[in-house]
Amino acid sequence: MTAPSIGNLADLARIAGVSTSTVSRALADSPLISEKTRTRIAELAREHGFQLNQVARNLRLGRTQAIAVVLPLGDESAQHVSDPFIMTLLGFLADALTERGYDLLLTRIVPADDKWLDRLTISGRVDGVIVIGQSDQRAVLDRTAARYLPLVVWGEAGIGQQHCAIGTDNREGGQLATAHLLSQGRRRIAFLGNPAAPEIGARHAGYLAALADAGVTAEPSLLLPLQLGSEAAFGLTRDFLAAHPEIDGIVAASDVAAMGAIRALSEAGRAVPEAVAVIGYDDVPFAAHTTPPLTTIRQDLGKGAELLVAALFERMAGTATPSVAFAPELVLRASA
Amino acid sequence: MTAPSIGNLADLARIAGVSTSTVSRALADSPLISEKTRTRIAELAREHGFQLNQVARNLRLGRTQAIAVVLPLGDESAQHVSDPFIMTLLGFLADALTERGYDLLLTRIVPADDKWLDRLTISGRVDGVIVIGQSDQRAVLDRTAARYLPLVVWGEAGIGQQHCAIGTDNREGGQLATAHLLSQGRRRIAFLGNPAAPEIGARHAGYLAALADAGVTAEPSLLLPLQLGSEAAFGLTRDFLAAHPEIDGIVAASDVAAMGAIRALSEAGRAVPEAVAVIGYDDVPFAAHTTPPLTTIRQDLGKGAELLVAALFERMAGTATPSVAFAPELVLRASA
DNA sequence: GCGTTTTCTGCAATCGATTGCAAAATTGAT
DNA sequence: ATCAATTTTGCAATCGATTGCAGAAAACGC
Repeated sequence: MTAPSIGNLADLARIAGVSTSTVSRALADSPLISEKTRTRIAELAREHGFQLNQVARNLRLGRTQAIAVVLPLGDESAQHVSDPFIMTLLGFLADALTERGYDLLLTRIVPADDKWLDRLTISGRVDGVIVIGQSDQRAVLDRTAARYLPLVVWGEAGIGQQHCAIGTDNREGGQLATAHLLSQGRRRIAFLGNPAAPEIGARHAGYLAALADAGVTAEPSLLLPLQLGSEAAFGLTRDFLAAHPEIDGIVAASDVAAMGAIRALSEAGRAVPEAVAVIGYDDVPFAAHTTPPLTTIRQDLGKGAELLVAALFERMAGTATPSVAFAPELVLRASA
Repeated sequence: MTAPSIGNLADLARIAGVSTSTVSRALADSPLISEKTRTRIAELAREHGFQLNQVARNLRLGRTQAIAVVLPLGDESAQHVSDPFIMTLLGFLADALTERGYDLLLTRIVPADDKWLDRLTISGRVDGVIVIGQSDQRAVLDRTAARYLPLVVWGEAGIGQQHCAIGTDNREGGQLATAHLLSQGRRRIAFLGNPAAPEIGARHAGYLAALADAGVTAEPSLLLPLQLGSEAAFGLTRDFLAAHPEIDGIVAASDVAAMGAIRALSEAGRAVPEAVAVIGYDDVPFAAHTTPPLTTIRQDLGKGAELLVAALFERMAGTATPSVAFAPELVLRASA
């Protein structure tokens, strides 16, 4: 049985018969404290189940030891709650931050005005901010970045952009995906996704580039503008197939979208990949378990999280870091 | 252009030419402050983009205004990072807490010793704790609950259990799922999941009960003990099919598992649902988008999150709340 | 105009830690 | 035993807010 737990450092000091300074130093392993008292105090602390009050400690030290991770639920879909891609990244971020002794404050925001980010940065609740996805908030991000250094964003590194964005090279990813379908002899390739979103726009650009490289004329009518995070891929693809039965490949902007497309194809009696090849994007955990398993473009989120956190800590230390776009990777499975 | 921002309440007081007490009260809308100075100070605060330091405020008020949400990565799978089920619940929790003005501290823990929960509760960093999933940590949860009131757990409400658990009635869910297959005339029904985990054990009990009700003899060999959160459902099912080609139904312990099973069936040339019906569990977001779409047992996580948070706040206010098991729901789609 | 209420504002203690500086205790040399 | 050098400990200020209590200012009555 452990003794009743103790409220604060002063209580412990009283029990130990020393001053609070001594206790504080002992617990911090300060060399100013003799080996003997240090172990004695450590012993007492353990015995009474004492832990420092982190709030007080952080106030004194002028830090919070916490990082905000923000999911802005912009324009499109106040409901991509469950996008497995985002959630996987979140898991990796939690690990990376925990490893460095930081707490992760999860914040979901529906940007009503353009002050949501300011409120967070000056609240003093966190030492830094990671925003997942630029959504339609690039202006806000740029403005805040000019004034608040410890801010990094998962997303597309656009030209002239003021904030530090880290992500995969979406253009290259789109190109990889499309080139793979082309290499299989596919020629009527649709793009499933809305290029208005920054990341998707870049993937679409890659798609166009690959077609051009192969000497295939891009057909604007083969674009299916699916809202990001929407679950409408199935319906969209089904209707599209009626109008364009000639397609033999689909480049989807996400694995979730690819899944919807596969179901639509399957119900229309078009075999995947024999009749129509489908390639996804992200390589989310379930991508390996669809029927057929998804060929897709992998974004290494473990690496992404590591880069985000590393950049953030550099920024917390005072150095502005550049944006990073690292290479995505083609994962071959059965759908294309 | 806004004026340069101001560090603390004292600065603002100096600018306003009043004491910090007055500023503090004005910002808190205290009736002790005259209308005139109150608006004047509010104006100044806005103008200078001033916000109270939450850390200091919380220290003074003896609270943190933050709730820890813990994902214990127990025995099985240090890798259910991405389980869409957990992540969906997390999203709802974030909303429910934000709504009440609380921050959500996300913590992933691999329970190495039996102190992980104590460390959290006495660190003073949070006002309450929500643990997602009991994993193999029921003893720790019970012990902590005896001493620390503001703790609620998503999971199975077992008998004699000391902590407050909230979740769906897993036994009923297992029974619903199995009864549905039986009602279609299926008789050789396998169970895919590991009954050793509390929730799955209850679902398995429901499965057995439904079989008994229908007068069907339960066949122990039809149990596929899949680790929770594992991605081995595909391989397990494939191997199982070779040994038991006679089965005509599978009750899966999760949608992720069901998806793996469907792929295995599909590759073995057994049509779903014609030859073998498959029913999932959870109704995760992608369940509607598999091929074929999953018939499954829905756990209403929006409601679950609401119940968790409501119970937690009651407990923070001092009243012990009972465990809750609410009813799951059969969702009919195409796989069974 | 003067005393009494009522309204408004400020002083100073407090939350629970950390840390510079000075004082006390210990050690060592002679 | 004495004094200097060194080690160990404690005092008190500080981080940025909140709040009980007392004092100043304004309003009121006669």
